[in-house]
Amino acid sequence: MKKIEFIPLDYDYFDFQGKNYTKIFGRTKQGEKVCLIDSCDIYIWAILKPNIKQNKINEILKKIKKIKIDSKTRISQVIKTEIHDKNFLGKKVKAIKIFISNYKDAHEIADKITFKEIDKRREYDLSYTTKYILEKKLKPLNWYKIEGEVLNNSLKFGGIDNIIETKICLKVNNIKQKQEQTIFKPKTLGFDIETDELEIGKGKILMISLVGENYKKVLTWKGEKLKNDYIENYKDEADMIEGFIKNIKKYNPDILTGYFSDGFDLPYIKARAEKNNIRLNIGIDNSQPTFSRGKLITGKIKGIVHIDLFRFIRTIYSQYLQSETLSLNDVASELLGEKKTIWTHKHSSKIKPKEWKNYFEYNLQDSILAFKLFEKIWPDLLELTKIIQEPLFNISRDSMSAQVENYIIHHLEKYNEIIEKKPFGEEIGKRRDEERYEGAFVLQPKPGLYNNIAFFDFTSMYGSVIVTFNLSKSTYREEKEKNLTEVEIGKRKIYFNKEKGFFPEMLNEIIKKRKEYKKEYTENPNPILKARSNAFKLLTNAAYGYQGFFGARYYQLEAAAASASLARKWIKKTIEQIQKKGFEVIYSDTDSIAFIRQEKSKEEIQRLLKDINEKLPGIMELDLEGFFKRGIWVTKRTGTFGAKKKYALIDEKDNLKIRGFETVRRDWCNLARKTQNKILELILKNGDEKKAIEYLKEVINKIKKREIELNELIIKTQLKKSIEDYKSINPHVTIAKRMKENNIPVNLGMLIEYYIAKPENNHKKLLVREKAKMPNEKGEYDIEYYLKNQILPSVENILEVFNVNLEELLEGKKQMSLNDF
DNA sequence: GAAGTGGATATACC
DNA sequence: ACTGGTATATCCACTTC
Repeated sequence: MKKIEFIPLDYDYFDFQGKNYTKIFGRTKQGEKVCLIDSCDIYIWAILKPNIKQNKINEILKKIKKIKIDSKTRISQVIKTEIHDKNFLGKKVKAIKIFISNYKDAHEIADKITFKEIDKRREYDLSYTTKYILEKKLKPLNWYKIEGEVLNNSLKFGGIDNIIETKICLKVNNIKQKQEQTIFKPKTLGFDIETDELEIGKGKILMISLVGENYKKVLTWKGEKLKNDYIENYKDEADMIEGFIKNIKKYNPDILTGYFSDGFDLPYIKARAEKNNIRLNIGIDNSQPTFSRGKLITGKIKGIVHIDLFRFIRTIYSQYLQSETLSLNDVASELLGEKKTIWTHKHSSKIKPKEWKNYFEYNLQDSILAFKLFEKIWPDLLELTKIIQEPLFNISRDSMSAQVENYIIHHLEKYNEIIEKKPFGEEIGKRRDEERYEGAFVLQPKPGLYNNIAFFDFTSMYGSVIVTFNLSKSTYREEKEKNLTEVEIGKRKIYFNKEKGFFPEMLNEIIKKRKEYKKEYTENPNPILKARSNAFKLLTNAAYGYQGFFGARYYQLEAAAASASLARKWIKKTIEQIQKKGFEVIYSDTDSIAFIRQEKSKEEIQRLLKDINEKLPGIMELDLEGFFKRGIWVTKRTGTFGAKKKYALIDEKDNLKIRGFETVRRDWCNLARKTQNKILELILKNGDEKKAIEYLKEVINKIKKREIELNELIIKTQLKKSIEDYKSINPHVTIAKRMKENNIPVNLGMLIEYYIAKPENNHKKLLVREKAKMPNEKGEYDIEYYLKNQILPSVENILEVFNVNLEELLEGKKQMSLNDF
């Protein structure tokens, strides 16, 4: 018997003699890699219809016990059954707990339970690992005291411990959770490859870089055997791949991380290993990485958690970022203040001997960035994993809805609730066809420049509405009854039970924890507390969307529609209250309200806030977002009324807060964005338009004199689908086509860059796309286009607030029809 | 062939 | 297909006269 302190990093399972066993990989306190082998009860639920007599139940139990699945590799059967009182979607039910011998047959066994006394069958569609974690409570990234039997080249479990390359392989006897404050730091290796081709496996891999703690290497068979402290020379590609395997085994990481490595680096290495007849046996049991089929490839390595940083950043982390793209360069600059090294890609055959060193450095830097980004993001991954309780591998790739759902699944036990099934097939189609419901309320602003503005906003508005009014699948009632909450959605009236449902109650816990950790963080700022608080915030914000998402187990469109309806009702009520106190409300969007403070003191505003809060129901809460010196709202470009979702504010410390304007839109050229930003700044700082107009005149003159650098005029637009799929051929699609013709790689999701050039033959009116050119294409920028289609639209509505006649500013251009009514 | 309109598309706000 | 709805603005595609 051996006792160890252990932290689980990754989970896997295997079959031995028809039974399932879990393999859990992790580390001990001393830093040794360990594999645990354990098993757990596997069961599914059959929910009985109400009021089934005991003798009838006994009959069914007998039949259930006889169920057998005879497949080629195993015979699966029902081991035993138990009757339990459980909850299911707001109802108390009697349910049969059916223990089965092999997890893989859960679905098939469920399909055989078709007796008319059985209402529903559940929990046959959870992953084995989820079931294991739920059952044995050996949660990822928590510390445990494990007691077990050392398997030392034993024949137990078919000798599985022989092939696993860990110091210890332990058959678990006892698990005890340990309170542990120290933050676990995994042994991490960042990696990146360089190739001539972008298509997976098409050309040879030129080099592979690896970066860990005090560890950096570039493995290569190129570059004339350049000597350097980090370059490791190999004789050819095959030799280098063997070297890659050896280096990984020797470093023995917990985590292998790259940027877009699911979609490129890992499958590429695998493909090249295959071409060279090499087994890429980097798995801890000498297995090769496996790749999931489907639209998004994911690469899994046994015993090493492969993290594709790009996936996690895109689905979860991007909301905390300002970067205009999620390229490694942009993300690293923002999070680390560090960039990729400069290297202009060219085919390896065209690289001069002395240039290789730069290429190696470039390759190394990408791995350095991956390694550092991982370290930066680790607190978030760690906390999210501990809170949601799914393996790290899944947490780093799961969508928002999956994160919410997994949180629910792992926190249902205290509600004695049977887990609802996933929708499939027809059900999903039906849900997707449902009519959309009315969403948020947005108040039409009156255009103008305003002084002394106060901004209120509701804290986690939709979340607090769900909790306050108990809106969920299990509390939804089809019919009107006594004591139900009535909500109007469109012309329909719908009802919700007042007795608390598990979903709103769970969300209430989440909101409470978010508050608690946010407070703790402000008192003691550190990355872990920030990540913890952010994780709960994430769940809070996603809960509303989850209930309206067609793929959700706990989908209830009425609950989502009611959340929006009640949010509208209460923000409108609050606006009225503020107006009744004599304030002019300028603007409101979903959960925020802007109004003119006038001569009223900040204390008076705080008192108003307190008054409002006293009358708000449940956990709903209005907060002060801030006071602003000035703000500007403009008209729509089409029409004469105020534009929603477009405004700019300046606070008392002269910080700008700009929403919706071209300044914050990446598909406008830099010149237009910078000019607009400057004009907004000058107007908001000075309270009038004089300096702004001076500035604008300068810019216009520069454009006319062709003094603007091309860089400032480049327009960037994302290619969101493949070129052939476009029905409307816009400039960026035209350019993407041209790039392809010129052998410039064009990827889905890429930002296409172009500028608008002066047409060569002036007599014909050309479409914009006909004037679009790639940045490196020769041409002169089209003065008229940049004045009329970029600068003017970005400032016109702002200056309109001051009744400025822009025609005069643009004199000489007769076609500029601004005020032609 | 110009003018007007609606659709397609991209991006932002909350 | 991988949370929801609301909104602005551009450019193209098409219709109409």
